[in-house]
Amino acid sequence: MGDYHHGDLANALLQSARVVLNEKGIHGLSLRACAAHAGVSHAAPAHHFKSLRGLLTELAVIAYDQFTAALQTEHKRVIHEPPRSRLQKVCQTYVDFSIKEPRLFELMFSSIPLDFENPRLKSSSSKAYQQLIAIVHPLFDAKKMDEGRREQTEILVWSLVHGYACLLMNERERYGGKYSDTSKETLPDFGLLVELLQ
Amino acid sequence: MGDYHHGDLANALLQSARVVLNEKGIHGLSLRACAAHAGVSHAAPAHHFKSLRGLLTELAVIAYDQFTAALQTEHKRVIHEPPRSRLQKVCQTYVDFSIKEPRLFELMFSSIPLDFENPRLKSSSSKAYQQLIAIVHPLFDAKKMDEGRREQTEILVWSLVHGYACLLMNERERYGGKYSDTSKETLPDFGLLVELLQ
DNA sequence: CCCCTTATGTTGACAGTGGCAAGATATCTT
DNA sequence: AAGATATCTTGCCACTGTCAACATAAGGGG
Repeated sequence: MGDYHHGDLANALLQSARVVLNEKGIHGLSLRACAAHAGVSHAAPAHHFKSLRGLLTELAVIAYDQFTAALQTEHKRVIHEPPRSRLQKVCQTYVDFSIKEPRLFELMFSSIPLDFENPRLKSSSSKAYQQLIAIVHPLFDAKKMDEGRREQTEILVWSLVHGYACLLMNERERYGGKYSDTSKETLPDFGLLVELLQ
Repeated sequence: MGDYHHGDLANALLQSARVVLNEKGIHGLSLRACAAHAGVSHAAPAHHFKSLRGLLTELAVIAYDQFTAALQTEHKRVIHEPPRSRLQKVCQTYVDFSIKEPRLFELMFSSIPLDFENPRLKSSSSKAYQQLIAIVHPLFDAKKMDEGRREQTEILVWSLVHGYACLLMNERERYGGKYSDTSKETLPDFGLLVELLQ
């Protein structure tokens, strides 16, 4: 069995990790399971990732990049629509990602301890945020707002879509098996909030 | 050593669990650590909770009850203010709870597998939601909305405050040690969203 | 070409975990 | 008083992450 020198075990382990993640969930993902799936011994990952935390961190980098790419693609697709419509659709993409890749979404935003000192993770995660507020920015054009209020407003929009995605996923994880309420997969129009609050 | 028949080991274990939870975090909480903290053997909890999942579930019940009580108390305190002001303040209480009891908040809304078939957990968690939409309800009075749009709007409000609490906690967990941005502890006025979207 | 260094993978061990079974002890019931 | 039951302990198993020691392969300089 002396299959030494796999060639690109680091990436193979990350791919295996994605498979195991989708099969067993985050709390079922183990370093040894990834190693077994990749066909190597249980201690092999240690040479490519400092620890389980290290592997999860690198997997989170992939998740953030894929997430950012999804937002960016949709942004380009609707670039010629009015700003308000763009915002709604990109936010819908945010929610869609949490539905299509629930495990990756969990990995990014759950309380599982990752290495947030890792420069790659710092970069990838901040890009996702920048991508989102890039959609909000054009909506400020006609408004008179100082920088502080703009930032607060950006965070509110982010909170809105992120909270919706989180609550939807909680509901899916908890009662998902019984009934799938596909009507909730589309983010309600933000105009409802304006109607309520003004 | 024969300290058989503790008397109320179930509650003692739940109290120990709260201590361990606040010390070690959710992912550091172990059944054996709770048992040790309560001064009993490692297998004692099994007679009161079916498993670790069972103990966490009961702890989540406590968390939801305390959470609901906090919302309710604030609701009563501001009962004579205008509906919009009430909403903002109760939502602030929502965020405050996530700051004061971050571990309990995590326990309620994280992806850690709980037993959501448990009738106590079902009851306690639904009460928390009912408490929140009770604040939103008066705002509908002057609006003409069908039931479907009302429910969607409730969910949007919930998403907004929940998302803000989650993002704030993520930031605290990740970069919390370095700088504590206390300005973000107050939920921005929802009017900012109206200003942006209308 | 050979040898030495380095990178990569394996094996074995250790402490920690949840969970189960069997035994010990205290309380309850009759 | 005595058997039944609830409660707690001890011991064990499989599994986990992590470390150390060893084995193998690749690369580099004489």
